[in-house]
Amino acid sequence: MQAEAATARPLVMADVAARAGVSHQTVSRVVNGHHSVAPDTRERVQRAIAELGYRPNLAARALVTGSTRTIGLVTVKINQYGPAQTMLGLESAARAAGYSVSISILDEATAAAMRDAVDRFVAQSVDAVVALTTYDDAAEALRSLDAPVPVVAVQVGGADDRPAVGVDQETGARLATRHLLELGHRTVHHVAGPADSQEARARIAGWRSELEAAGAPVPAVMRGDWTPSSGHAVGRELAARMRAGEDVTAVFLANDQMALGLLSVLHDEGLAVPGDVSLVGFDDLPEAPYFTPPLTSVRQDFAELGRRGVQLVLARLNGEDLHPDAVPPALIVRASTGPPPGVPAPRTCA
Amino acid sequence: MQAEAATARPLVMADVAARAGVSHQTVSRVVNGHHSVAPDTRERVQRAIAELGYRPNLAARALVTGSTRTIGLVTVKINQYGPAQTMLGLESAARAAGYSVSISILDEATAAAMRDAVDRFVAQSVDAVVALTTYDDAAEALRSLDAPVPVVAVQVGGADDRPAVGVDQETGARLATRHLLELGHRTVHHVAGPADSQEARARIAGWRSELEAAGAPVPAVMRGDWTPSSGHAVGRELAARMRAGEDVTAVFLANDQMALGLLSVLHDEGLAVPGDVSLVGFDDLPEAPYFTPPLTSVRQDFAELGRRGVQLVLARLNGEDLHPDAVPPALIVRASTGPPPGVPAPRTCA
DNA sequence: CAGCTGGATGTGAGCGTTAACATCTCGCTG
DNA sequence: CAGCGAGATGTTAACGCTCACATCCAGCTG
Repeated sequence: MQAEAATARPLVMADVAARAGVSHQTVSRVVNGHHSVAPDTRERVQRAIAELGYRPNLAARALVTGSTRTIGLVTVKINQYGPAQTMLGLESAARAAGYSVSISILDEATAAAMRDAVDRFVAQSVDAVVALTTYDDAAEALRSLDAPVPVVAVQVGGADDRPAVGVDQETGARLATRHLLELGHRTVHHVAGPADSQEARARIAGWRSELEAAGAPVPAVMRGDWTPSSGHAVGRELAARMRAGEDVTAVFLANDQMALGLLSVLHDEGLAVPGDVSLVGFDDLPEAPYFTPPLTSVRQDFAELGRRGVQLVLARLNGEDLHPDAVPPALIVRASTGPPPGVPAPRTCA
Repeated sequence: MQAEAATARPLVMADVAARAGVSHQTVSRVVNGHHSVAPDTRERVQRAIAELGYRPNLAARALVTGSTRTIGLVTVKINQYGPAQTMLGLESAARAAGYSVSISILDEATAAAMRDAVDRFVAQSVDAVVALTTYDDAAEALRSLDAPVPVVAVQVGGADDRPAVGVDQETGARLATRHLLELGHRTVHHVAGPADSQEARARIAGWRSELEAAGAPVPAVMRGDWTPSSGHAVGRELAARMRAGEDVTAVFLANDQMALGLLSVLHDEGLAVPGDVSLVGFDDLPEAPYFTPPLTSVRQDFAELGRRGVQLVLARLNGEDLHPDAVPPALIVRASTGPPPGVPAPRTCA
């Protein structure tokens, strides 16, 4: 027999206690897995709980303990593959650790919005806040925040005081750049993300240092904003420059979506990939293998990022001072990269 | 002067009351916007709140009111564009209405997992649960659920007893099919989603009825699983059939990702789109305009879905019996569709 | 066998808020 | 000017739980 179907009054600990013939405190002890409860008493209580279908009221518990076993997740633009994936990893790790996740999706990555979101989470008595954002002002807000709970940043590559986990963007960018140089390209052009994105900057840094290490010229950075459409715009310009005779044979783009946009222009302009120009993206979207041609890209393990975020939170909650390593990225080589055109072979599709 | 920097003890209502020279109850009245507080008292209290940086403890409020002003969102696979987007709309609408959102991401869409998630939400004292899932067993679980809070389904197209909002999948599918027929194709093939997806079935139904209405033959349905890779697999088979002389000139795919996979095979096989075969997708991903060629697709307004989900929740909470209309989809025509090959023009790219 | 120790259990208080009710003070009306 | 109603405020009691402490009952030791 399950729960008293239509009893309006919700079950409370005292109901369980009455049924098991013990005090409410003993029920509490059983619920919270305390020691010093006689085995048979414990079993009796557990049976009562099961029969009644009792679940403790978390609000009451939160009131007295001050902890809700909830993690607040604040993020911008969850519609992107990366953040969504990270969130997935985070939620599942949190759940495994007995925490639930409350979300706040910022419309804009301003310090004020960030502060406000954290404030609301604090009022909600969350145990910790994880910030999933990579823009400067949000990061700035995070730094200046004086919250009464641990606040950890995920995916912010920077060396902050604030504890953070992230993918090693710089290494990823070097991997991409080196791959192209090793194929014989004289240099590698770069389409970066927005200037106020820490990740974008880290990728630029990696790209630049790899070029410099190889003694290759460092072309001017082109700017996109992560969207396919910005990749398309940059592509127009690039195609024009190539037509004008400029020696562009390899491009590293700061994400796959911009690469898609670029791919689209190049196709329209009759330029072959990788015949005329090689492309490397970043993120390795699930779609990347099905681009035309399949895109060489730097894979980031977003879910792992989420998991580590939770790890870090738990460590902070235990007062440990964990400083997690960056998650290593991996280069996935596909058909969008090849050697530079030896002779300008007209492999285009008229 | 903001908050007493390093005072360990958190602020409570009584602190504000003391500072404003009133009772805690008056503070409560001000906080909750009650009438019958003298204007100057109200102002004094508000100033005290601002000066102290006080925020009411939501757990305590939840304990006494039984409401947390929180909506529980349960979903599977948030990593897809659609659900992520819907979640975005939902969160922002919820926040606008003064609700926060707690999430639970199911690993698998089973009835048990669903039931468990809802249970946890109930223990958390959420005010309502929104289920963002389209699979049969989850829907089944939803139907059999006897939760003490409103549970609404989003995106489940079915005509359930359980209140739901959704996009009109069937109309979307008819739009796509009609477009292809109007271009002159004799019939339209369909690559569907998984059999246990309600959306997949609705799209099949729309496709079929449009074909029947037009007196066109109804080919056997091909199955994918929403992934680009399944689209790729189906594509292989399709290409072989076309090579064998079968008359396939138009394909409607149940989502854009599968269309991408199909596009990729067709390109490899040297079949032109739309020269040899026209393609229509579903969802209109932000990437769709940059596919090669740009994909004609049925746009769903996912964010609107989220907003309506919240609307529905609020209505239920007020005891209203709102039965929202389905969100209308729209066909976005791009370059992947055209008339069937009049003469088999070898427009392929060798 | 008194006296102790420690495991098992119960009792009472209090977490910070809201709701219900009590009170107090005006400004009217008759 | 007594009396009354309504608005403004205060007082008290929950809400359901955990924590600190009190109690009880063995089973020991000396």
